[in-house]
Amino acid sequence: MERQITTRPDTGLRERLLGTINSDVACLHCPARTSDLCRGVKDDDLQDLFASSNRVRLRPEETLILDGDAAGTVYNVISGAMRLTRLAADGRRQILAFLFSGNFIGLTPDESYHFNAEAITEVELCAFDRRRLEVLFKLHPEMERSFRHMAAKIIDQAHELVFTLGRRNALERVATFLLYLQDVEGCTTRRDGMIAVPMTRTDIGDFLGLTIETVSRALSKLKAERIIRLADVHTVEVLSPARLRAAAGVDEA
Amino acid sequence: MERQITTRPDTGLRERLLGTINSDVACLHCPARTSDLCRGVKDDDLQDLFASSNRVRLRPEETLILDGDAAGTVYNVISGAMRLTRLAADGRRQILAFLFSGNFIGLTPDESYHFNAEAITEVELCAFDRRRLEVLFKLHPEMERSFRHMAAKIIDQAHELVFTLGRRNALERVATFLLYLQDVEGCTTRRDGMIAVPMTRTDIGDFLGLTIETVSRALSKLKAERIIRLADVHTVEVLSPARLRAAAGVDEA
DNA sequence: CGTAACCTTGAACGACTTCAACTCACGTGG
DNA sequence: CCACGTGAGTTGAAGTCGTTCAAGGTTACG
Repeated sequence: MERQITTRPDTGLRERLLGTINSDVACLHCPARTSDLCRGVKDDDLQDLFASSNRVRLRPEETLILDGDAAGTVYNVISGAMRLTRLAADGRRQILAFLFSGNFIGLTPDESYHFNAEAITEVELCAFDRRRLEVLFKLHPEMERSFRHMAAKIIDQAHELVFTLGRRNALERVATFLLYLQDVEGCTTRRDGMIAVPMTRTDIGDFLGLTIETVSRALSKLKAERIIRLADVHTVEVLSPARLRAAAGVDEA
Repeated sequence: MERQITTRPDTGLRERLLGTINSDVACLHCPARTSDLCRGVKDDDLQDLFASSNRVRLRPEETLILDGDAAGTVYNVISGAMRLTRLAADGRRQILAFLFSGNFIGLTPDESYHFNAEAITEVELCAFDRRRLEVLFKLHPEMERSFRHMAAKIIDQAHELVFTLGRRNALERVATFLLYLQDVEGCTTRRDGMIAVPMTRTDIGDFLGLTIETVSRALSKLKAERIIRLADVHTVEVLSPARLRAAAGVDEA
C-alpha cells in the first residue's frame, strides 16, 4: 500500500489573490452565490461579504489544508472538485467527502483541522478569516441560520456514507456513488445521462472503502449488464437509471 | 437477516412530562448542564431554558424518533444511552451514532428526520420545540455559537466512523470502539479501566459494519491476548491500555 | 427451575483483496 | 514521426478475512 504523500505547497502559492474586478459584482455572479454560506446575504449587502473574502486558486493535486493546520481560515468552493481525506500513520487513506461548487471547508471542533483538503481539478475558492466570518454572522443573522442548515446537510451526507460503508457491498457502493455524483450540483457538465467523474479510481476506492480493482470490476459489471456505458474513463453514461438505482439497493424494496 | 422492527410507541408515552420540582433548579443540577446546547446560557438565565423545555423519559428499546417524523421537536440527552439508526428497506441496519448524557438529537437539513432514535437503557431527555430554540438562540447568542461547535464535533465523529468503516479491519474496529466508549463522557460508571458497554453485540455489530459473531470473536481475541477482560458481557476491563491502542491501529506507527 | 434471548465458538463458504499481467492514453525525446 | 516510458485502468488467479450456517453455552427473569 505505498502511497506518495502530497507535500505542503508554498504558502504563497496557496493564498495568491486573483485580481479584483469590481467590488460586489464578483460575488453577485459567483457560482457559489446560492451556497449555504452566502445565500443568507442580500444582494445589497454583498460588499460586506466581498470585502472579507480572498480568492484562492489551486492546481490539480495541490494541497489546501494539511491535517493539524491551524483553523484560522475557512473556504467556500467556487468551482472545481476537491477531496477531504484522513490519513493513518501507516498510509491507509480514507476520503471523507468530495467537494464541489458551493461546498464549505472549515468546520472543526478545535483550533486545528483534522483532515487534508486537496484539489482534484483546477479549483477556485473563496477564503474567509474565521473571526471575520463571526463578524459577518453578527451582521447577517440569516447567514448563521443557513450555516446551521449546511452543518445539518454535511452530517446527513456523512451518515449516508457511513451506511454505505457499513452495510452495502462493492457493487452497491459503486452504484450509489454514481447516483451521488449525478445529484451533485455544481459538478461539471452533465446533460442527459452523462456523469462527469473527475476523480481517479484510487480516489473512488478510498472513498468507498474498496480497492481500485474492486471499483473497476464493479464498473465493468454495470457495463456488462448495460446499466452504464463508459464514454471515457472519466465520463459515465447512465443507460438505465432505474436499474442503476436498483443496483444501489436502496429504495422500492 | 431477520430483524424485528421496533414499532412506534404511543405518543402519549413519549412525551409524558415528569413532575417539575423547582423552576431553575432542575437545569442547574442537570447532568447535561455543560452540554454544548446548554452551557451557553448563564446560570441566571436558566429559567429561559427551563421554561422552554419538557422532560421526557424512555424505557429501554423505546423509540423516540422514527425515520420520516416531522422535525418539530429536538432533544438533549440527560442520562442513559441511545442509538441513532438508519434502516434499509431489506432490513439492513446501520447505527450512525450512540448518544449519551449531553448529546443532542435534532439536526436535520429537512423538515423531517432521516434516522430512528431509540433508547438502549432507561433514558431521560430534555425536549425543546424547534421554533422556541430559535428564540433562545436570539436571546442567548452564545448558545448559537456553541451549537455550531457541537455540529462540528458531530461531523468530526461521523468522519471518524467513516474512517473506521472504510479502512480498519474487524479487530481494529472493535478495539477502536472500546477506546471510544472509554472516552465517552456521561457514560455510566467507569472507574479505573472498567468500560460500561450498555449496548448488545448486535448494536456493536450494526455500528461497526460487522456481524455479531465477528464482534464476539474480536473480543475473544483481545481477551486471549490479555488486553482486556470481560467482567461480564456488558463490562470490559482494560488490562493493557497501550496494547489496546496498538490493536486499534492508529497512533505511533 | 425452565425458557428465551443473548453470546460464544467452530466449520464451510464467499466476497473482496492481493498479486500479477496486460492494455491504453499520453507525453517525451531520439 | 514513431519508439519508448510512464501512470492509470482493466482483467485474471490465488489468497484471506469476514460472513454464514450451525451448535452449544450463559444469563436473566418469570
